[in-house]
Amino acid sequence: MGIKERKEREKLERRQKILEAAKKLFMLKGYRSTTLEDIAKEVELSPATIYLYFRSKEELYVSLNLIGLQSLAGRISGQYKKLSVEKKILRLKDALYGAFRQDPLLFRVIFHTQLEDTLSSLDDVLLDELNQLARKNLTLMADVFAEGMRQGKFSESNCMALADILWATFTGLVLWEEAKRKINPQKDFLRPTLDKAFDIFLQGIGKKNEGKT
Amino acid sequence: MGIKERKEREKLERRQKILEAAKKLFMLKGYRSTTLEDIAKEVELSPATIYLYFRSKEELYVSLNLIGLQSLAGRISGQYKKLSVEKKILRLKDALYGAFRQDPLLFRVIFHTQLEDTLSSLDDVLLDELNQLARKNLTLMADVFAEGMRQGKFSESNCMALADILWATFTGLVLWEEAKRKINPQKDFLRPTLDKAFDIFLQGIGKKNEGKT
Amino acid sequence: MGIKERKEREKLERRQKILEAAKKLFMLKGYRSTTLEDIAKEVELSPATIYLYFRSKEELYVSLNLIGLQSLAGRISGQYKKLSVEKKILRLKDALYGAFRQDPLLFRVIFHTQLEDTLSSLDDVLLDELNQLARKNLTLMADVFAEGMRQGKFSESNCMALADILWATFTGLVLWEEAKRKINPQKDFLRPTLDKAFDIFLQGIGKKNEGKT
Amino acid sequence: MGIKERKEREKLERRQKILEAAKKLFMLKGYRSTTLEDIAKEVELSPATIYLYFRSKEELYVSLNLIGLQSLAGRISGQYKKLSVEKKILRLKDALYGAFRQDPLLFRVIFHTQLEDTLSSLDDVLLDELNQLARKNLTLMADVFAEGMRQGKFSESNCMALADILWATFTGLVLWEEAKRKINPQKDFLRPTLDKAFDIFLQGIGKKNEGKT
DNA sequence: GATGAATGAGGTTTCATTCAT
DNA sequence: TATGAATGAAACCTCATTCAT
Repeated sequence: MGIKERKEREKLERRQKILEAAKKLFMLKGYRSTTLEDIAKEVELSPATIYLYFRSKEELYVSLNLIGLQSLAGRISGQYKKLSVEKKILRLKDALYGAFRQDPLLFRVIFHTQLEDTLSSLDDVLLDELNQLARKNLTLMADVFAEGMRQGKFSESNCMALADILWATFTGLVLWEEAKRKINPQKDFLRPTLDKAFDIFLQGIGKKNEGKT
Repeated sequence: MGIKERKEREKLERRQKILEAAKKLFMLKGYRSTTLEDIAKEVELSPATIYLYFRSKEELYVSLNLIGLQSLAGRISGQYKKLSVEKKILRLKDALYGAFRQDPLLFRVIFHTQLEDTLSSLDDVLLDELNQLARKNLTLMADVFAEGMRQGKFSESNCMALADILWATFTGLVLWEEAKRKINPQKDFLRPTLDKAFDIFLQGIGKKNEGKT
Repeated sequence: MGIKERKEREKLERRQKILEAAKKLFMLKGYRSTTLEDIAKEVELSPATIYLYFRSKEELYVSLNLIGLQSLAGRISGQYKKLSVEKKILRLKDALYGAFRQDPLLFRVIFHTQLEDTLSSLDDVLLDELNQLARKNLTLMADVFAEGMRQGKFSESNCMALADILWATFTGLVLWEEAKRKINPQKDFLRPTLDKAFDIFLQGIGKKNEGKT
Repeated sequence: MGIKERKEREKLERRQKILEAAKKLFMLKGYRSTTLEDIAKEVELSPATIYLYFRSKEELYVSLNLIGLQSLAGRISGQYKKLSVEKKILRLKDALYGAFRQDPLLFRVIFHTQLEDTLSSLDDVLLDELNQLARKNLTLMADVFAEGMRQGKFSESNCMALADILWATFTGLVLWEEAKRKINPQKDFLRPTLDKAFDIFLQGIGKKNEGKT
């Protein structure tokens, strides 16, 4: 039995390695520009071998997205029950930022997927799963806003919209700062800019005359 | 006499048509996934003909970006001298939104360019021009923030950072709402979400205890 | 009438210009690598115009060969009746060398024609003319050798073979020295090497024990 | 164990087959006119497969040259230590002629390379190797002449120049006789003409009044 | 399970040639 | 007469994918 399990584990590990390599390369060069040979070389396997683990390049790609979104969901839903909503939002920021720092590749992969659509011949099951995950992450964020409104701390408004806005701001910033870094590699302003953006956001969603007599 | 001019104009028009078609396709499928044959078919020319107007696929692509950024700069720098800074920022929103509505393709092209990397063998002049244009747009936005700070309306902070944040928020939102619409084509929440985002942003950058006694 | 003649002459001149340009380019880059557009640009005409003077690229190319060989024949058969055969051979050398110096391109064109054979769809008349001209040149050379033998100065042997050898030596040297100059452009040893080669040749075809008692 | 070796050998054999086919076609039609598809068809492989063995058409072409020059060097430097210089030169002739007969294609390939220019994007290492090999062949020949001069048998002169002349004569003759055979396929005078040429050359480089009282 | 070898399909680009003007 | 514009055909090359071993 132990043998079977070990085999199983080794197989999973190999799969993991492939995903890792693929992520790195997709992020570096985009989906189309990354060849299976590139990936194969990175994991020191042959291209043919990769087909033992993934049915196609596309499936490999989508798997990456799935995993990324899952991990993100894990971070976001991390247990911070007793905190004030403001603190929770700051934790959200840290969750997103942490996810990006630990895995900068993930977000590029997500962007790519949002942009490219020729993920044509794709397993419907996979696509569904993908969408649900994305929605889950947003809902987790929306919950925090809802709580804030219930507590009278945030102006009343559509909390899903707020989640969308926060998500968009974050991804937009990552994308944009990365783009700037491509031109000027020394300057990395993501963290401070992100801080600023969240400050603004937090103040922006607060009750308007908060503090008035 | 007029004949030469007409010819000239027709040539420009044809060039325009090609750009139009390319934009549409690039936006739909991304740079790599769009073939010259696709573009050629769209304008009902042969692929070879396109090479009479653009030296390479890449040049065609960059031209698109250039044009887009230029048009955007035009909109942003539109004359609104006497307005209050708050109004100016709302005008900014309208400029960006208007640009997107008139030319939804433009932003996707810009995103693609931010993501794709291998624009390798590119004319240096073109690349420079590209970067300068991007910078120009941001600076125009930053100027508004600077004015607001001088007037004591906005909290003191780095106005370029604010421009980055606004730009990132906008592009992020466009990207994200488009992505959602791909899944659920009926629902288009870009405008209200954008309004909300700008409201939050405006309130967020205001003096903190504005209104306090 | 004068007008008609002038037109005629102008047309010939234009043709000439095209040939000139084509020769230069064919020699520089070879037949296949030279495009009609290259040639057109060189004469400041449009490619389409060239088709008014030559039916195809190939015909243009062969015309060049014809002209070259004709001019060479002119030089070789130049009037040097009263000279000794040795002097005549030296004159031959000068004729060949002069032809090359005045028109280095010519020989490369000839070589190319000797090598390439896809001159497929070629007018038979042209091809015939081409061959006859080549033969004529050799015969002119052979005549000198025949004379030398009649005078008992040269060893008896097939004078056409001698002509072949001389021609081969000359073309081989030009080709080879040019090739070496491509690697080391400063060093041009064609003239001295050619002198040496002719010296050897002259001594080599002389009566063996010439001078013996 | 042997299995790996066999695979290795088979791969080399395939490479060999490709080279063979390419040589034949390049020689027949020149570099530019020969397409990879031609070559592929000749070896009954797909064009894509050829790229598994050679990185580009150009590399394939240069490999051919390398091999040719190497084999030639082998023949020329063949062991003939104890012979008189005259005999050595005759051996030279046989080496060259033998090389040509065994592999008539080789020389045409060499010529083509001497003529074509745009071997532009070529690995510098390869180009260097190419040039050194060419030089080596000539040096081997020059050594024989030097020996002859030391022995007082040949007139004093630059022995590298003599090598150039001999090489040029040989290549020129091969080129020329082949060209003539294209027109008149029955007649093949290469061997006798070559004999004659070497006779002349040998007599030509001898001491001038050799035999005089 | 792993892979070396092979390839079909397709991509970008070039170019000789035609034709309406 | 001259040409700008257009293109069909073909060239080189890439790559996801398969399959025998």
